[in-house]
Amino acid sequence: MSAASPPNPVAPRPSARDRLLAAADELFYAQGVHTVGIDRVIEHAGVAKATLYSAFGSKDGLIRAYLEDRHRRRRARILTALERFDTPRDRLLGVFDVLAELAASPSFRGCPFYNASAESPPDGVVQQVCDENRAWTRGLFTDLAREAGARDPEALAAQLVVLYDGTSVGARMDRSAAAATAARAVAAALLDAATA
Amino acid sequence: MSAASPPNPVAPRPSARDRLLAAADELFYAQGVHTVGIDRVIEHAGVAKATLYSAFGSKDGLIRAYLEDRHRRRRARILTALERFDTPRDRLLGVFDVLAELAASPSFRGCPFYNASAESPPDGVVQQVCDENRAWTRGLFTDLAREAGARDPEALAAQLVVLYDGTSVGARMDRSAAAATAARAVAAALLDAATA
DNA sequence: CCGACACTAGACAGATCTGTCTGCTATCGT
DNA sequence: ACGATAGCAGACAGATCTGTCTAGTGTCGG
Repeated sequence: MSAASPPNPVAPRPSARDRLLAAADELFYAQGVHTVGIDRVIEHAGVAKATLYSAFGSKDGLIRAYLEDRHRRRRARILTALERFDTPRDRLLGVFDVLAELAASPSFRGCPFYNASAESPPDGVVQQVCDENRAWTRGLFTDLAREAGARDPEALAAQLVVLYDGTSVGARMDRSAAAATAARAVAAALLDAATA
Repeated sequence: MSAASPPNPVAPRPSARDRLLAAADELFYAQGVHTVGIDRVIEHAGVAKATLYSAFGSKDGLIRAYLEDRHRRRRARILTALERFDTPRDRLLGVFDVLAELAASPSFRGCPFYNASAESPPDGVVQQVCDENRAWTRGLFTDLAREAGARDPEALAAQLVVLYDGTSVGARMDRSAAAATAARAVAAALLDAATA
C-alpha cells in the first residue's frame, strides 16, 4: 500500500530527520498536529525519541518544520505545474486545476495551514507560517491577474483567494471534488469579466 | 468585561446545564474543542464536575451539544435576518450580509463546525453534526436561488457555498472582513448572470 | 416534616503527553 | 586504530486529561 521505493542500491535509507519529517507530514495532516503525539510520530518513523528532540528541539519545532516543508512543497508544486501553460489566462486557471487534482485525492483533508491553526493557540508559531503562506498565495494570484491583463489585479486576486479557500473547505467537508469544478468556472467568468 | 446582565429580579440564575453550554460555547469556539479541557469549562461555568457528567454524559456529549446549539442558533439567526428583505435577490445576498456582520466581530474565529472537525477523528460525533449543517446551508442557497429565478438553482447554490466557505476562511486567517465584501460582489454577479 | 432531587467541592484512578536521561551500537573521517 | 558523531531503546519525571466516587448542602413538593 505504502509507496516505499524498492531497495535502491544507490540511495541509502533517508536520514532520521527526513523520516521524522515524512512521518509528521503524514500523521499531522491526516489527524491533526495536536491529536498526534510524539510517540506516534517516532514509532511511525522508526526513530528514537532523543533523535527527534536533538533534530527539532520540541514538538513545536517539529510542527513548524512540518508546515514550512508543506509551504515549500506547495510553492514548488504550483510553480512547476504552471510551467506547462502557455497563456496567462491558462496559468491563472491552472492554479485551480492543481487544487482540483489535490482535492480529488482520497487523502485530501483540507488546507494543512488552516487545520493546524484551528487547533493551535492564536499567538503561537503556527500563525506565522500561515501568514507567510497566505501572503504568497495572494501575491501569486495578484501577479497572475496582472499578467492576464486584469483591470484591478488586487481586487480580482481577493476574489480568487475566496474561491480557492472555499474549494478547499468544500472538498474536505463534503468529501467531494465538486466544489473545485464550480470554483474554476466562477474563476473563469471573473477573469473574462475583468479583462473584457 | 463580560456581558453579564444586571440582577434581574424576574430571571433567576440560569440552570447549571445552560451555564455549562454557554461556557463550552465560548471556550470551545475561541480555543478549540480539543485544546480546552473539562476543568476549564466547569471552572468558567461555576459548576461541579459531576454536574457536567450527569447532564452530558461525556466530553463528546458536551461537544455534540455545543455544535447542535450552534447549528440551531445559526439557522435562527439567518432566517430571522432574511425576513427584513423584500425581494428574493436581496434575501439571497442577505446571507452574505449576515456573514459579513459576523466576520467583522473581533471574536470571529471561522466556522465552528470546520474548526471542530479539524481537531476531531474523522468518524466521530462531530462529523455528523457538520454534515447536517452543510446540508442545511446548501439547501438554503438552493431554495433562495430557485426563488430568485436562477436557471440551475443547484449549480448556483454550489458556487455560492464555495463563496460562503471561502469568506469564512479568509476572515479568520487574514483577520479581516475584506473577503466578505469581495464574496458578496461575486455572488451578486453570479446571480445576475444566472437570471438574465 | 421529610424524602427526592439537583448541585457543590474535591479527592482519586488511570491514561496519555512532553521532555530528559542513561547506556549501548554502528559508522566514518583522520 | 580511534575518537566523534549519529542514532537506537527504553526508563523516568512531571504535568494534564477524562471520568468516577464520596460526602455534604440547599431546595421544593407533598
